[in-house]
Amino acid sequence: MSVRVRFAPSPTGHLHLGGARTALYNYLFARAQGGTFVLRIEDTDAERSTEASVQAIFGGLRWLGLAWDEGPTVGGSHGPYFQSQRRTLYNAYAQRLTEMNRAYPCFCTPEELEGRRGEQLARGEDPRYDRRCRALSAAERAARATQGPPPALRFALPEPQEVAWDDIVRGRVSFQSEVLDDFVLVRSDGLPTYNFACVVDDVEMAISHVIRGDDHISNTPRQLLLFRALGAVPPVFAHASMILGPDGKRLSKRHGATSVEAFGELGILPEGMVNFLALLGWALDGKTELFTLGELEQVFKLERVNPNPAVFDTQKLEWVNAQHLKRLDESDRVQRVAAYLEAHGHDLAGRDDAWRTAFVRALGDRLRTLADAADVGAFALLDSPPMEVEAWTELLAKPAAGERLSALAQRVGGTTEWTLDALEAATRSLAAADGIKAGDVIAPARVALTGRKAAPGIFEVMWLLGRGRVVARLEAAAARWRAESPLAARV
RNA sequence: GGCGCUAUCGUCUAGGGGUCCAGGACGGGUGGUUCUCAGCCAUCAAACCGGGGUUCGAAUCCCCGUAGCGCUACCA
Repeated sequence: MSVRVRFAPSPTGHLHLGGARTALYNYLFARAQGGTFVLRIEDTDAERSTEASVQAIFGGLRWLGLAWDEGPTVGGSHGPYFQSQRRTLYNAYAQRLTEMNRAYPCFCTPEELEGRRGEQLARGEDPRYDRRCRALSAAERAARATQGPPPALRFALPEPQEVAWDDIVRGRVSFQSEVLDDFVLVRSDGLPTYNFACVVDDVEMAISHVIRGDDHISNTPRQLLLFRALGAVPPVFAHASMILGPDGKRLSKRHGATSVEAFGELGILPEGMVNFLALLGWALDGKTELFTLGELEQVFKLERVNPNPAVFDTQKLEWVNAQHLKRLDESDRVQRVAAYLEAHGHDLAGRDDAWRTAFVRALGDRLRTLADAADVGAFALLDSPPMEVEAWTELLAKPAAGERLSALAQRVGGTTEWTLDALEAATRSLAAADGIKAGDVIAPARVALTGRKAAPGIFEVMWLLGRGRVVARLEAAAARWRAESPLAARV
């Protein structure tokens, strides 16, 4: 039997982390098994489904690199892949179930149902549909069908039985069918409900394995009963756990960025996101942490998916991301940093490849995310980077700092060549001439040139800024020091 | 409330009866290294939810409890 899996999101928002991980696990399982990864859009809830969400889901999956083999935009032999376009199919199945007496029309209105539910609750009973429409005779059904609003179609629950399955991640899971009720298959507006459409499509699309979040585990007995009623072999199920926020609650907007595209905006690489998501609930051996998508495709095993809910940890995400950033080829890294900066308000049009490469090299391993480039590289990106108060205060307290900055401006401004070596030689020779450590001239220079106490290597900083800006910033700082420092010689 | 799922360091996890006084990673502490930072190296602290069983022996199996989460819709 060929492996066919599906990722079946409902387009009611962005591709969130939980969905992304579910998609990833489906994709990896399909690739590892040489199977087919199907994308199906579950847009039966016309109220909440939007075209923008559909696009956001496509975008998120593409960004992660999870190409689907069948589905919207790529087609396939089991389409259409939007549930909203499969109405006739659902109708046919509904018809079949009705003829088999496994489904019946229900004329109860939502208000009536609500009222009865309230009464049951008040009596301390579990709210379950009382099946009053199931007892209607054919004549009564025909009569009521001509008057009033159209009925919904309910599933006629079979006699009490155990409904169980062997879940790949959880082992055997079992329910008693009595806890269920005659749930709705087709709403009065003619649209199928989730459980019905899902089963029909999984049958029609020949899905072999259903990999999804464990919020669906209590839907599984309903779906299993439907597969049985249809005489279809159910797929194998694998329920991965939820992703929780730091507070242990199910991840939601309250926890900040939760859509994959938002993480892209934050400067997370798709490679980092994929790696991190894979690790959230799955481990190869408990030791190996870094994987590319391609590597995951080789080693992923559903059996190794962990059933406990995982708490999303931004720190670890950033660490994983940093590792992938480091592993990028230099040209690739330069390209991505530049693209990120250009997309986020920094104009690099005037900088050539040599400068861009030097810039990224200077930033070195200081980046955990692409966004860090804007911060760490602010000294070069901004015309006048902000001066940190603490850094300046310390500089003011440094004896002779003003003089040294001026002297450095002169030396550096006068180098014949603008190279890292020349810059270093000029700086060190000044320190030697003054009989002080190189660090004592570098520290003030760093503050003058970057506005901070911590920055990339000082010679790289100088080179990137260029002679004009270096001299100007050094002299500006020197002048300000003379004006503000109590240590400055007053004339 | 009912039903279900889950339960190892703060976090992600390894571990499927002895080799575990529980291993790895993130984060944190300390020391080293370079002009600072980052990085790198070394090093430290940090966990088997509680209680009963089963067994010669349990983190590993069973039961109960507790906690967290999920579902309980003509949402998905």
